[in-house]
Amino acid sequence: MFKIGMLTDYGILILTHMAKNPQGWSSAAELSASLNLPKPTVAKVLKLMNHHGLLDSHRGKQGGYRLSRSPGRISITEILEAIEGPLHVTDCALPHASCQRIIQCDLPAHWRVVNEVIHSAIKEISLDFFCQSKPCGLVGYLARTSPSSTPNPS
Amino acid sequence: MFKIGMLTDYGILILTHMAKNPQGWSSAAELSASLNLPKPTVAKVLKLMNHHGLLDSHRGKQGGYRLSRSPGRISITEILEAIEGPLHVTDCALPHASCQRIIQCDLPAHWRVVNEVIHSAIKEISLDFFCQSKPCGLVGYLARTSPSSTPNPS
DNA sequence: CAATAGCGTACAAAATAAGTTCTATATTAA
DNA sequence: TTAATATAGAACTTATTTTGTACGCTATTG
Repeated sequence: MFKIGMLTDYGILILTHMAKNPQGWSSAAELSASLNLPKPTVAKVLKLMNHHGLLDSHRGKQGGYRLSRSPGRISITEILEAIEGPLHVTDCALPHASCQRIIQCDLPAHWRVVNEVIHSAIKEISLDFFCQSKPCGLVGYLARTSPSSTPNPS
Repeated sequence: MFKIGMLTDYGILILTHMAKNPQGWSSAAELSASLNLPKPTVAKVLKLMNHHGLLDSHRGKQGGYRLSRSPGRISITEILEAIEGPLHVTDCALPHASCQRIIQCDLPAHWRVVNEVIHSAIKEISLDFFCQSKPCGLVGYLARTSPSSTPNPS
């Protein structure tokens, strides 16, 4: 349940690798070799992330991709949505939902709320959280990055 | 992304319907007729939820299912996990993860944290939230049910 | 003992995801 | 200007997951 796709997993792996030299351009071939991932798939993931504004791209010789922003300014919700599409638990939660159910129900509004809860919970987590060699735990992380939001993991 | 399955959607629909008469036994056939959903599928969903302790079952004539607890004591995380399996964003997040990746990475620990964030965010939402004809919004809902947790939807 | 209703397993069809391939276009260096 | 390199975009195949159904079995009631 809520399992992310393999492409998204690759995406995080690629982005954390690129975060190590934020200035230089990394090509799909380079990243594929460094991370032992299939080249065409890496290219596909890079393409998706570039299309959603997470990367800058440069064609031709010595070309490649580069983070468009610092890791601290890239939320994992953006990465997830770039690769897997918009974040919504049901089609009911979408504004233009065309529900096929015969009987009427008030679920759409409820799912919209659930949706928002999940979204607001993870939007504070950014790429640089994944760049830490050992995660410090959520409380410490969120305390440092955003003083407003305070979820409580048990 | 994070879209729940149709079976889970059915599950909520079924549970909210059952919550309307908490004492009586509802059969799969009855629920199927009332909600205009395919009978075998309703039976499957009921079976799953019963197996995870959300329902009491009774065989034979006049048998059927009944909520095992009051709607306020059934978290949507239980419903989700009953139907879609354990809540984890990657297999990395599982304790006995056998990662096939060639290069070593520290992602598992990070995903575990993300996992926990989502889990703790939605665990406070229970079935009776879905039983309200119009949801009041999250802040009001959580304020009434649990004074400790305070996410902030924008 | 017959009718009802859940229990468990297995299976076929449909939808989705993953990975690959091919052609086009842009950039650089010789 | 030309050859090499690298992204852009689309189409396609294969694999996996999800959905929906079917069937034989067991328990309960009247």
